[in-house]
Parts: sequence; structure tokens; C-alpha cells
Amino acid sequence: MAGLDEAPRRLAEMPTWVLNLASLRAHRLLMDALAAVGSRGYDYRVLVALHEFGPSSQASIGRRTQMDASDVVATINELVARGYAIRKRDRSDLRRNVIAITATGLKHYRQLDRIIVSVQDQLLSSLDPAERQTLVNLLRRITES
Amino acid sequence: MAGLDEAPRRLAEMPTWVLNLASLRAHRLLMDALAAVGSRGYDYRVLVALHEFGPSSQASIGRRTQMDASDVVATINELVARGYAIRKRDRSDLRRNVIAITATGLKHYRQLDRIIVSVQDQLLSSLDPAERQTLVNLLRRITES
DNA sequence: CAAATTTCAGTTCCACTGAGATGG
DNA sequence: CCCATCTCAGTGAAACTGAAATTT
Repeated sequence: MAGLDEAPRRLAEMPTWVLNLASLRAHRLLMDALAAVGSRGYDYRVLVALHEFGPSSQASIGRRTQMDASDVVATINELVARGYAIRKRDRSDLRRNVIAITATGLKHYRQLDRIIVSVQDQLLSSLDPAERQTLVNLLRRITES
Repeated sequence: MAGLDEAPRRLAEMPTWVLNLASLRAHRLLMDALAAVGSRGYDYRVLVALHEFGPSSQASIGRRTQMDASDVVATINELVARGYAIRKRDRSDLRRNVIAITATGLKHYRQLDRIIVSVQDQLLSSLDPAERQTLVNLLRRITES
């Protein structure tokens, strides 16, 4: 007996259960793929924000990626240590740091982005394009309510 | 500036991102509601399995609820300490424990079940019944592939 | 012997809390 | 004075790992 047994019916019919299973599968695919290049989800979130919005304060990165300020600190510490970002003091507001992506950071971002796009495809391989869009729309509606 | 800023478009269009946001919202609703009666998600999973399948070994509870064996141990320790379950040695297979739900455990299970049903409704309040079913079906397909 | 079960101790990722220090 | 920002230290749930001990 090595495989999975049937889940309790009561559990299997709960939307939160199915949602959790799907999210867990996504998380595992993502983690495994990102770990292969020494990164985690937080790295991509910060890099995508830097790429899209340009140099930003840590607080605004946190707001945009829904990361806690303390997690932003730790993630940027690591990105800076690896040469993917640089941190400078904001001369016009000394409370802030200005974080910018570097050239190697940009390369790393593009690599992570390719990986993540392929994970989307793996995750949704059993759905056709219309179904994928329906799923995303429904999920969006339950988060924006 | 206290609210949420706009997420990077690249992030917002990723299905895994939307899925994670929805799952996170569900998890928060669930945690808050369960914490109000001193329980966590693991408690419900074990109790619903005991209720549905009757006395079971820890290993089978783990398989059915997709919990790791070590987490089953800890959860049952706590359920036993609170009088919601009893643990006995299986006389026909001494490797196993037989876990059974108690009368007060059953009452607690019913309370958790009511709470969890109401969380489903909160989470899905913006979707009509057909849309809820569509969502569940799509999510099931991406977990069963 | 191999396989299943229980248990313990510890890790990882993500999300979060509280508090301090600095600056607007 | 109040608020925003950054930083540090720590908590917590959930999933997981590795290993030991017992029994089939």
C-alpha cells in the first residue's frame, strides 16, 4: 500500500479542499523548477516588480507583490549578495532605499520567467485555452470580493 | 499610502499567481474561523476521516487526508489530549494504532463542519451555483492529471 | 530479508507580528 | 506628534525529510 487512498467524500466536495490541492500542486511544480536554479517564489516576485516598474523602494515592492516588508528585506539582501540587484539610499527621501535590477539580474529574471511560464503550461495541460481563461476569471472573482 | 498597489501585470496574468491568491484567501478565512474554536485544518481532516470511515490506523488516516505520517502523530496526540479521540493498539496487527472518535469528538467535528461549510459560502459568495461547480470541476481536473 | 507503522527531531517556504531606529 | 520606512528577531501553519524502533 504505497499510493493514495480515497479522500473522505465530505472533504472531497469542499471547494476549499480542491482549491488547496490545486494550489499545492502548483506550489510544488514551482518550487522544484525554481530550486533547480537556486531561487524561490519571492525572488521572482521582486525581480518581476523591478523589471516592470524600474527602481523602486522596498515598501512599494512589498505592496505590489503582496510581500511583507520583512520578507522583502531578506529577499533583497540575498538578491544583492548574488549580484542581481543593487540597493542605494534614496537622496530625496532618506527613509527609503532604491532597489534596481542589474544586468545579470535581468538575465536571471528572464530565466525565471521562462521557467514559470513552462510551469503554467504543465499545471494547466489538461485544460484548453478557453477553460484556462474561465478558471482564471473565476479565481479572480473570488479574490476581488 | 496604506492600501495595496497594483501587482505587476506579468504576475497578475500568471494562473499560479491567481490560484495562490485565492488559496491564500481561503486559508485565511479557514484559519480565522477554526482558530475561534481552538482548532486548525489538520484537526478537521483527521476528524472527518474518523467520522466517515470509523476507527482507523494512523497510516490510513494520513493516506486519506494527504497528511504526512509525522503530522498525523502530532495531530492525534492533541486530539487525544483534548478528549476528541482515543488511541489503542491494534490487537491484530501490533504495528498499528487504532484511532476512534469519541462522543465529544463527534460534537466537535460537527461544529468544525458547520464552520467550514460557512467558510465555503463566504469564499464563493460572488459566484452563482453553476459557476461554483465549474470552478470545482476545473480545479479537480488540474489536480487529477 | 523486505515492507509497513509509529514516533521524534528537524527543515523549508510562505505569511505574519512586534519592536526598534531613522527620517518626513 | 504622527506616520512611513527599513531592519531584526521571532512565530506559526503546512508540508516534508531522515532516521530509529517495532512488528508483519
